[in-house]
Amino acid sequence: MRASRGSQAPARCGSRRPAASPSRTCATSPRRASTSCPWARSRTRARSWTSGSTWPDPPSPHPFRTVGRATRGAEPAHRPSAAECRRSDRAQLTGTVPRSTPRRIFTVTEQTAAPAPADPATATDDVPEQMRVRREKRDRLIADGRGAYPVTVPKTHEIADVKAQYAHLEDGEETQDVVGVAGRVVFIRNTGKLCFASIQDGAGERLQIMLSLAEVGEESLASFKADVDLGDHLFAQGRAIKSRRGEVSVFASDWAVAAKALRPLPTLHKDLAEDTRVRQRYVDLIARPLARETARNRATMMRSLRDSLHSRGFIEVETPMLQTQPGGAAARPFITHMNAYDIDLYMRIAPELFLKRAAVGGIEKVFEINRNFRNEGADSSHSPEFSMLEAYEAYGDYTTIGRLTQDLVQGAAQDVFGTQVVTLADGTEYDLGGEWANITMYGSLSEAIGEEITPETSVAYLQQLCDRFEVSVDPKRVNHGKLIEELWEHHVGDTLTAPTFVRDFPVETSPLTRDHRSIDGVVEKWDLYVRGFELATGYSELVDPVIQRERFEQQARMAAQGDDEAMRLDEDFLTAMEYAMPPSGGMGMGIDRLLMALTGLGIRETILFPLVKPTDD
RNA sequence: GGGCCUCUAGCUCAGUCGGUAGAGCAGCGGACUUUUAAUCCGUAGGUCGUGGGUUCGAGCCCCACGGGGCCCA
Repeated sequence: MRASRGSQAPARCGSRRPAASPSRTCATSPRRASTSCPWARSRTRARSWTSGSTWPDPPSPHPFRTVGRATRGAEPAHRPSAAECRRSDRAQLTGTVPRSTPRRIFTVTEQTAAPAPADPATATDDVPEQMRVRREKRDRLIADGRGAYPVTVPKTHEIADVKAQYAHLEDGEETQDVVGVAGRVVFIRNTGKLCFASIQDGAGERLQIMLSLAEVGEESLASFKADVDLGDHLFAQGRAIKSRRGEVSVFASDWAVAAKALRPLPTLHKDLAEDTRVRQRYVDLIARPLARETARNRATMMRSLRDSLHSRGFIEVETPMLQTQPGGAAARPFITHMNAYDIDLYMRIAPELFLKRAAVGGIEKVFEINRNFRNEGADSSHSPEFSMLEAYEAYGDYTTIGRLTQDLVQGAAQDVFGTQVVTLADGTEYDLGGEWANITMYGSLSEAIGEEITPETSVAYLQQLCDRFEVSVDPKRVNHGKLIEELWEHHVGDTLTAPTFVRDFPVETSPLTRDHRSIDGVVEKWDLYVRGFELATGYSELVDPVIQRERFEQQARMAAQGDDEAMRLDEDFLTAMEYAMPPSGGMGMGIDRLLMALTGLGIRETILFPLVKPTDD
C-alpha cells in the first residue's frame, strides 16, 4: 500500500518506515532451535562435549550446578575461562548457595591456564595507558588464580530484589541473610580499610557493595583495591545490610571479578557525544539511562502492537526480504547478488505484494512487522533500513483500518507510558488520545490557498500555482497527483501537529489503492500525520486485477520517462490477484517513527544500532 | 545538492591577539573503616580529524578531503 507516493522526503516512505531489531528469535530457546537456525545448531554442537548430547536444564538458578557440570568435561584446549572458574566444593555438592559464609567462595581446582602471555600486538606502548594498566590487572587476576572471566558466579539475587527485600531495614541495621549479586561497577569509593562499590545491572538498577578489612581480610581488600576498576563486572557475596547512611548494601564476605573491562568507562556524569552514542551504543547503554529506557520502551511497544493485533484475530507472517523484483512502494532498492543462481536480488522495499498474496490465499487478517530497505538518503527521520508494520484486513476498508491504526498507536502509548498524553524528549506533552481529526487532501489544500482545487483542476493550472508559491517539482514526475501532493505538503503538511488523518488522494500517487467509491479522480487512501510527520498510511485496497494491471502499466510509462521510483509490473502478483483477493483495508506504519512519535527522539535514538558511515582510518 | 557549526588526553570540554597545550572525571602512587560525582597530598597522560599551504613560528589563518550536527532545497 503505501507505496506510490512519489513525493519528497516524508512521502517517500513515510509511512512505512521504522527501525530495527536484531532478529535472533532462535537465541531465546536453545532447546528448540536446533533444526532451522544454523547459529543455534553450532552452539548446540559446541556445548555437547561437556554435557552429553542433550542440552542441560534450563538456565539453573543455582549456577554452581552449571559449574560442576562444565568442569567435569574434559577441556579440549587451553580455555582460560573454565580454568579460571572458582567454585565452592560445598556448593557443588549441595547445589545450593551456602548459607554460612566460607572464607573463600572460590577455590581454583584447575590451574591449567597459563598466565596470559603478553600479546605483542596489544600490550605494546602505543595503547593508551589505562588500557595497558587494565590488561595488566587482568593478567594478574588470572595469574593469581582469582580469574578475570570465570564461567559463572553464584549469583542468587537480582539487584532490584535485594533493594526491595531489605528496604525496610533501619539505618545501620544488619541481617544474617547471605546474598550473591553481580553487576557492573559504576562507582568506587575507598576510605582506607573500608571500600564502597556500586554495581549496576542492565536495567540501570544499582546496589552498593561494602568491603571491610575486618570482613574480607587484608589480602582480599588489597586485591580489590588494586585490581577492580570502574566498568568491571563484579560479583559479591555477603550479608544484606543497610548502611549507616541508609543505603541497602551487601556487606561482602567474598567477591570476584565476573568480567574484567579492559577499556575505561566514560564519565558517567556527562552524556556521551552524539556520534559516540550511536557508534558505540553498548557504551551509551551503560552510561545513559535514557538509552536503556528507550531500548526497553521499544520492546514494550513492539509487544503492545503484536498483542493488539493478535487480540483482533490478525495472524503474523514473514515474507521475503530477498526479492527478485522489488515492489509495493515507490523507492529505490538495494541490490545484492545470489551466487548459487548467479542472479541479482533486491532487498525488499515493502512487504505489501506478498502480504496481499497471503490474503489471496486466505490469511485474511494478516500482518508483518519487519525490516524494509530503501537506498535513499539518511537523515534525522530516515534510515536506510527501518521497521514497518503492515496489516491487511479482509472485509475492511480504509475507514476500519484507520480505526485499527488509531487503536494500535493509542494502545502502544498506554502500554509503554501508561497514558495517551506522552511527554516528549524536550519536555513538552503531546496528546495522542481521543478521536483524531479527519481532513481531505483537496479540501484542506483548497482552504489553505483560498480557492477550490479539485481532481479536475488542470495540470497546467497546478503548475502555475507551484510557480506562484515557489514549489519545485521534478520535471520527470510532473502530473496532476504529484503537483497536488507537492502543493499540499507545502501549504498544509507542515501545519499539522495534532494527530490527523488526511484522506482521499489523487489517483496517480497510489497505484495500489482503489478508486473512491463516490468521488471521481481520487482514491481511498489516508496518510496519518503525527507531530507533523507521516506516521502511517492506509488504503481501501485495490483488488480488481484488471485495474491493477492498468495501474502498473501507467507506472511503467512513468519509469520510461525517468522516474526511478516508479513501480514495476509484477506478473506473479497480478496472477495472484486474478484468483481474487477479498475486499480489504490495509495499512502500513513506521515502527521507528512510532517510537519517535511517542518519545520525541530522533530516528538514530530509536534504532539501537543504526547504520553509521565508517570512519576513514 | 547549498549554507552554517563542529572534530584537542580514555570521557566531557576549555584554549584569549598566531609564540612550543589546560580543567573536571578516570588513571597511577600515598593517606583515610560509612562513602554517595567522597575528601586530601603527589603524579603521569597529547599525531590538536587527515593532507597541503601561509608564517621566523599554526590547535588558532588559508585550501582540499574525511566524520558528525543544525538549517535550507
